[in-house]
Amino acid sequence: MFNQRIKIKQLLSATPTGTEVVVMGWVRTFRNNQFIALNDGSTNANIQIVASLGEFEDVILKRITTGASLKIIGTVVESLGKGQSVEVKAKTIEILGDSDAEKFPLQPKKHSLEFLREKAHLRFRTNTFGSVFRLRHALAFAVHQFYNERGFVYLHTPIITSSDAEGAGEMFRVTTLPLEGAPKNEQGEIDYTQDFFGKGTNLTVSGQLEGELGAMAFSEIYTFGPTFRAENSNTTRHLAEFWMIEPEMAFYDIEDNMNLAEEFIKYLINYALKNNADDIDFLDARLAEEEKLLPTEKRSGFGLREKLELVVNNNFERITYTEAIDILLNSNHYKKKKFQYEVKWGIDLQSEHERYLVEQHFKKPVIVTGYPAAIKAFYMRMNDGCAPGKETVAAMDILAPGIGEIVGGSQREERLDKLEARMNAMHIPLEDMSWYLDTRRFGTVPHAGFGLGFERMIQFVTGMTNIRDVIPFARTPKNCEY
RNA sequence: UCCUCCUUAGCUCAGUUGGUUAGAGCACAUCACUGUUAAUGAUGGGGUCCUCCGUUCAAGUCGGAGAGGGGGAGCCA
Repeated sequence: MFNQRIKIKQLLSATPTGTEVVVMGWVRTFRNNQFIALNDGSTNANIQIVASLGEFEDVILKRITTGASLKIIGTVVESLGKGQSVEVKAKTIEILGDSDAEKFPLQPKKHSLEFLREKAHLRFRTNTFGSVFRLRHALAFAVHQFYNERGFVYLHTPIITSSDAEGAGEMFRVTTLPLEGAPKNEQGEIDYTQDFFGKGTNLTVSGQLEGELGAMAFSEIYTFGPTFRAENSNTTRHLAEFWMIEPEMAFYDIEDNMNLAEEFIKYLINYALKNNADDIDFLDARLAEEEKLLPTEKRSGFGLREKLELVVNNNFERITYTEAIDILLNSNHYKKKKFQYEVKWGIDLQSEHERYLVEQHFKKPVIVTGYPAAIKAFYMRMNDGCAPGKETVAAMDILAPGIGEIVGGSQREERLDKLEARMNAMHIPLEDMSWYLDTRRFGTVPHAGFGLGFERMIQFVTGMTNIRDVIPFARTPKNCEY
């Protein structure tokens, strides 16, 4: 058997001195021709391997270079040095894979995130990305645990869809038809009846509509999968391929929905704080270093851990859209004409408005409800008793400091007549959506749901400012490497 | 897509009013040293100054176009 090794995380936490161990990993640094800092990705901490002088051949020592992979057999001993409590005194050193020191791009020094983004296949071997992607894993696991504990069914909604009414953005076309000389129908349009599915298909922009079908049988479901948007968005918080969690619950109104979303976000953060304390502390320290380089007015004034604990230990602020507009209109910021965009009832809140509410006014996550119907999707439930011209829907957005919108959700319109009226008004063909409308025809119930952008959640927990740094291989406009 | 900034050694960057052979730190190689903590010391190699066009006696430096990247905006999660 080849693999009888001990992982470095376990070795450092619970192995008595005197134990003989097998350790494998990649060389981070090799100091003084004697001390190897070895890392296996289980933790950012390295194990120091001691290759005592004179015990190993020069030809072996020469091959211990940054990035090389090693198999070490040795004994755990108390360290004579100061940087670590234990180290491994090597008996044998086997080079598993060489790494040409002249060509290996990662050096034992600080690299820019932009440079590492271009080396996405190797950046996992850095401390920063080690912490980020261990946290990504932990959060994904916590998502399933949270919903499983509450009896939700994990529903796999399709990635290829023929529905183009999801209404969430530009879609990627899926086809087997040739780009050149695609078959045309009598009207001269591309003849999708000859395509693989016999109709035009796209990559999904949301699993919500299918999720609702599941909720109408299992009561509570969630989806967690990749989602695709062909928007030409070049920002630090948009990806063309991203992961989204979309719970959908029967017998929930908008308030139940908000409660679940808040509980969910806090659960994820708590899970990370508890299970990945080392990674959060590492990123916290890293962020503190970055902050020092910023001018005073641009500093957040919060440490990462401090920010996360603040979120977990306080209730999210809950306000209506109308109250949000009033707060903005009464702000000094508005009176000094510092908003670039107009503020009045009916506008969609701009980034600057959301930032003001979250970062200046409340200084914590904010849930905004009751948006104007005119700026929201067809499936959101019309609020009763609105003044004419001021119709609102039971929508809710959760805004997070530094990220902006992290959750978007609503109570869904369960009343068939109202839903059809809304779809007609928005020119959505009812016949294409009869499968969706069936849920309202046969045993409709009040229900609600939301979508949480997984990468934005990871951004919030890791403090990484660019979304491209929290997904292993980012897909963005003009960029699809690997 | 719009606004804005950037592109010089493997990395991070400096480069004067346009001037002759383009620099530093780190990395890398060789040697020395040996309980180091991104080891240290000495020596050395390493450049399509993003690309193209233009202005000029002369362009890393000035102008135009293009490509790539960062930040911001819109769209949203």
